[in-house]
Amino acid sequence: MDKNLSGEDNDDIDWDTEDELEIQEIQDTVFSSCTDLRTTGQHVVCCDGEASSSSVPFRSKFIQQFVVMGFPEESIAKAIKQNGENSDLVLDSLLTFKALDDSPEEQPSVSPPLEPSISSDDSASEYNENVLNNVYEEDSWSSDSDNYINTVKQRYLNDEGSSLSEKEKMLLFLANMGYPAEEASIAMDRCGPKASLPELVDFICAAQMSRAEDPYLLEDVKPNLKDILNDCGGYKKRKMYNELCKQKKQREISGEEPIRLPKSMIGFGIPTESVPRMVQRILPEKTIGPPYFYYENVALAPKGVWDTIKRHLYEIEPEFVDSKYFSATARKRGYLHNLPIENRFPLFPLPPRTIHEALPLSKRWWPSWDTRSKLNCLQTAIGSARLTDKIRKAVEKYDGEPPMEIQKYVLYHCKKWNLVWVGRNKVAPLEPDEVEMLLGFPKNHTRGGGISRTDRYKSLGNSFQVDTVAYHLSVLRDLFPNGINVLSLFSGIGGAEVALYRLGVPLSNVVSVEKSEVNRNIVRSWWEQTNQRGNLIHFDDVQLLSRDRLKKLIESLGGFDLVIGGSPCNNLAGSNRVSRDGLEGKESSLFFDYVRILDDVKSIMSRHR
DNA sequence: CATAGAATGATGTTAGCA
DNA sequence: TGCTAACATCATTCTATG
Repeated sequence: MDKNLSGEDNDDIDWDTEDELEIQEIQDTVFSSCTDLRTTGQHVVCCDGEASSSSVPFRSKFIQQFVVMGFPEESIAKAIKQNGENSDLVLDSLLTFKALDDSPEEQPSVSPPLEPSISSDDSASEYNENVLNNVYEEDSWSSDSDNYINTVKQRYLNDEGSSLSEKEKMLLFLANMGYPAEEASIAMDRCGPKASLPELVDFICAAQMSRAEDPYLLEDVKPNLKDILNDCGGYKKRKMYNELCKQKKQREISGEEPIRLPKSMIGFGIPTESVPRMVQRILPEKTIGPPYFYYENVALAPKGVWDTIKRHLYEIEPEFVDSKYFSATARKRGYLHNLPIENRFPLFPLPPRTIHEALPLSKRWWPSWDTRSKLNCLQTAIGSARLTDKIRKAVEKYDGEPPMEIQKYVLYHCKKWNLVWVGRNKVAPLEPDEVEMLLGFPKNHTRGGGISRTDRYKSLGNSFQVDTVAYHLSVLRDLFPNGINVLSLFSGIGGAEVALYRLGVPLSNVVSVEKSEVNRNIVRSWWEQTNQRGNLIHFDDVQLLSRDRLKKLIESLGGFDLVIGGSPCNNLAGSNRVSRDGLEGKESSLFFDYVRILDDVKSIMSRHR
C-alpha cells in the first residue's frame, strides 16, 4: 500500500500485461489509493496549454486518470472507443461496466482501523472498547421519569429541600404547575441550566403546540404529574403562562413561526451533561434512511435562512449546537439530519475544554483580568502583528493591572481575533496546529504539501469541529460495522471523513466533492497516511455531479449510506461585510445543489431497491 | 506571482433596566 | 413592553512586500 501511484511515476508499469491476476492485483493496489477526477470541462484539466510541457503524452494522461481510479485498461479502451475522449462519458461507461461485473457478494469487506497510524498523539489511537462503556447513567432517567419525580418529591416533603439541586427544584416546580416531568426535563436540558421559569414554560408550550401539529415529534405523552404531586403554589403563574401560550398560538396561526435559536445551544444533547436527555423524535417515513444525511451550516445566519433550509430538507427540525461544549472554542452551528439520536457517544480522548487545558503554556502569562475560559469562533483570518504590538505597548506601560479602559480595549481585540497570551504583555493569534487541535484534527493535518500558512487558516476556519460532528455520527458505528459508503459534499479538509475514522466506522467508499485543490490534497494525503483500505474518489464541483453520474456511482458502489456536507456559509456568515446575501448568494446558493443531489440519491436508491 | 497584512460594518441576539 | 448597550460572527478585498 506504500506505492504511490497517483503521481506521474507510474509510467513504468506495464499496463499491457495479459495476466489477469496481475491486473487484479494492481487494480486493488491502485484503487485503494486515492483518485482525483476533475470534472471541469470536457477534458481533464491538466491537459491545458501549460501542462503540455510534461513528458507524458496526452493520450496516456487521459487514460491514466481512469487507471488511477482502478479501472482495468481493457475497460478503459472499450469505453474510449464507445465515447471518444470525453471524460464524463468514459467514466459513465466504466461505472456501468463495473456495475455489471460486480456481483453483490463482492462488496469489499473492510476491517475496522484498529490501529490508526496517524503520527500525532491526540489522534484516534485512543479509540478502544471504552467507547462502548460510555454510558452515563442513562437508565436512571429514561426508564421511568415519574419514579424519579416521586423520589424528588419525597425528599422535598421530608424537608430536604435544601439538598435538592437547582435542577431538581425547578423540575419539581414545573411539575407542580402541571407539566409532565418528561417535558419539563427536556425543556430544562434544551434551555440550559440557567434558564428562567418563563423560558422553560415557553419552551414546553412551544413543544406541546408543535407536537399537536408537527408529525415529526410524535412522542408519547406521559401522564400528567398533577395527579402525582400536590399543588403547592405556582397556580397564578401557570395562568399567566397559559396566557402567554395562547398569544404564541395566535402568532403561529396568523403566520409562519420562524425558527428561534435556543439560548443554550446543546441540540439534542451533549456528552457532558450531568443529566442525560430523553429527547426522542420520530421522523416521517420518507426521511428515514437509507441514505442517512447530515447537513451543516452556521447557526447565526440571516433571518429566514434556516426556515428555508428546513423547508427544503423535509421539514426536519435542525439541532443547534455550540462546539464550546466539546472543545475550548465556540462554534455555533445548525445540524439538520435524519440520524438516530439515541445512544450517542463522544470521541476519546475527550478534547481539552478550556483555554488553559488546551494551551497550558499560556497559563503563565494570562492576566487575571482576562477572564476568558473559551475562545470565540475560529475564523478564516487571524489578527495582525501590528495589532498584537499595539496591545503589548498598551499593556506594558503599566506595572500592575492596567486601567479599565485599557483592559476593555485589549479584551475587545482579544475576543475579536482570538488572541492568546504567549509572553509577558504579549498576545498572539493561534498557530495553525493549535487550530487543528481545537477543531479535532490530527496535528499537521493541513501542513505541508505546498500549502501556505494563510491557506491553512482559511481551510481550517471553514471546517467542521470534528468532536461535535463525530458525536452526532457516532450512532453509525453499530449500524455499519462492515463499512460505510459516504457521499461527502463540500468536503473541505475532510472533517466528516476524519470524524468517521476516529469513531471507528470503516470507510468502504468515499466519494468526496471539493472545489479547492489544496483541500483535496489534504484529504488525499490524510487518506494515504491513515492507510485507508477503502476507495476515495474525488470530484471537484457539486454542480457537475449530475443525476446520471450519481446513478452510475450508485450502481457501481452499491448505494450511499450517508450523504454529508456543509454548504458554503460565505453569504450567511456575520463576518462578511461585503456579500452577506443570504441563501441566494453566489456561494451559499450551492445549498440547493446539496438538496438536489440528496433528492437524486434518494430517488435513485429507492428505485434500485 | 504568491503570500501576508490591514482596513472594511451589518445583522442578529441577549441582558439589563425603566 | 420598549429601549439601549454589549457582544459575537466558517469573510472580502485591496495593498505591500519579497
